[in-house]
Amino acid sequence: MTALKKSSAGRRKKSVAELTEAEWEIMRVVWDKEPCAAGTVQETLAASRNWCYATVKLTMDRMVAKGFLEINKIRNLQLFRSCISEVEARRGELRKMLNRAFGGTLTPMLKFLIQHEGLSQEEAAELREFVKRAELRND
Amino acid sequence: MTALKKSSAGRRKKSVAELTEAEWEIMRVVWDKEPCAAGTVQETLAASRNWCYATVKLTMDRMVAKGFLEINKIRNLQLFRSCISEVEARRGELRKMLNRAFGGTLTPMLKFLIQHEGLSQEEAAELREFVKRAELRND
DNA sequence: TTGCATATTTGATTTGTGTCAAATAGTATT
DNA sequence: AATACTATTTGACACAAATCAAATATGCAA
Repeated sequence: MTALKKSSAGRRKKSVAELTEAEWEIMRVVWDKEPCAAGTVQETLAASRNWCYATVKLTMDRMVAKGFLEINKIRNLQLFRSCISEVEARRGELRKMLNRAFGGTLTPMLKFLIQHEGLSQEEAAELREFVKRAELRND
Repeated sequence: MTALKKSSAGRRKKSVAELTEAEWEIMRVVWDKEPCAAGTVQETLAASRNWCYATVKLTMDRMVAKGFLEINKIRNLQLFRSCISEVEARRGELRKMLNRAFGGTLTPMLKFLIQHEGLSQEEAAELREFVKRAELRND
C-alpha cells in the first residue's frame, strides 16, 4: 500500500501539526534562532514580510495557545521556543497533502511525480540513489 | 536542484489550483460524475458529510467564482463541470506543500520520506521500480 | 522620579470558509 | 389555474486568520 507509517511504538503527543503559511514563516525563524523574542522574529522577517510587531506578536501568542510555541519569561521579556519540531511540522504538511490529493498513500504521489512532474534523468537517478540507501539501511 | 517543473511551453491559465478541504470533496465528485447538478453532489456526499443542499450549492457557486467550476444551464437546471483537472489540483497541493515544508524542491522531501517516514523494503523496491520505468521513458 | 524606549496587550477591521433556514422561482401534475 | 415538487437564491451567523493602531506596562538612564 505504501502508506505513510501511521504510528509506531512510542507516540508523541500530536506529531501531526498543521501550520498556516504565516505560522510556517514564523516557525522557520524560531527553529533557527530559538529562544528568541517576538521582536527578533519580526525583524528577521522584515525583509520578506512587511509585518508590524503587533501582528507577529499576536500570531505567536496564538501559536502558544495552539501548542506550537511556548514562552519563557525573563523580567519583561518573553522568549519563545518551539514545541514542535520541524520534522513534525513537515510530517503534518506531507500527510495533509497526501490525504487531500492522493488518497493518503505514497505510491500514487510518486507515480504522479514521475508521470506529470517530469522527473529528469538526473533527478530520477538521484531518487534511485535515495532508494538504494534506504534499502541498505533496512537490511 | 530537483525542483518541480515550473512551467513548460503551452501554459494554461492557472495550473496551480489551491482547493480547501471542502472543495476537494466536492471536486472529487464532480470529476467522477460531471456534468452533474449540485443536488447530485450533495446526495453523493451525504454518506460522509452531512451537508444540506444549500451548503453544497453555495460552496459550488463560490468555486465557480474562483474558476474551479463552470455552469451549463438547461432550463431550470444547472449542470456543473470542472475547469481544473485533477492533475492541476494535485500539482497545486504538492507545490504548496513543497514550498511550505521543503523549500520548494523535491529532493529534501524524498530525503525526508526515506529518513523519517520509514520506507519499508517493499516500498523502497516499489519506488525503485517507478524510477526505473521513468528512466526508460526518458531515454 | 521622571521620562524615553521597548515590550506587551487590547480592541477592531477585513476577508474567507463553513453552514444553513427561509424566501423565491420554475416545472410538472391534477 | 392551483398544487406539489424541486432547484435556486438570499441573507444571515460563527469562527479563524491576518492585520494593525493605540493604549499600557516595564525597565533603564539621567
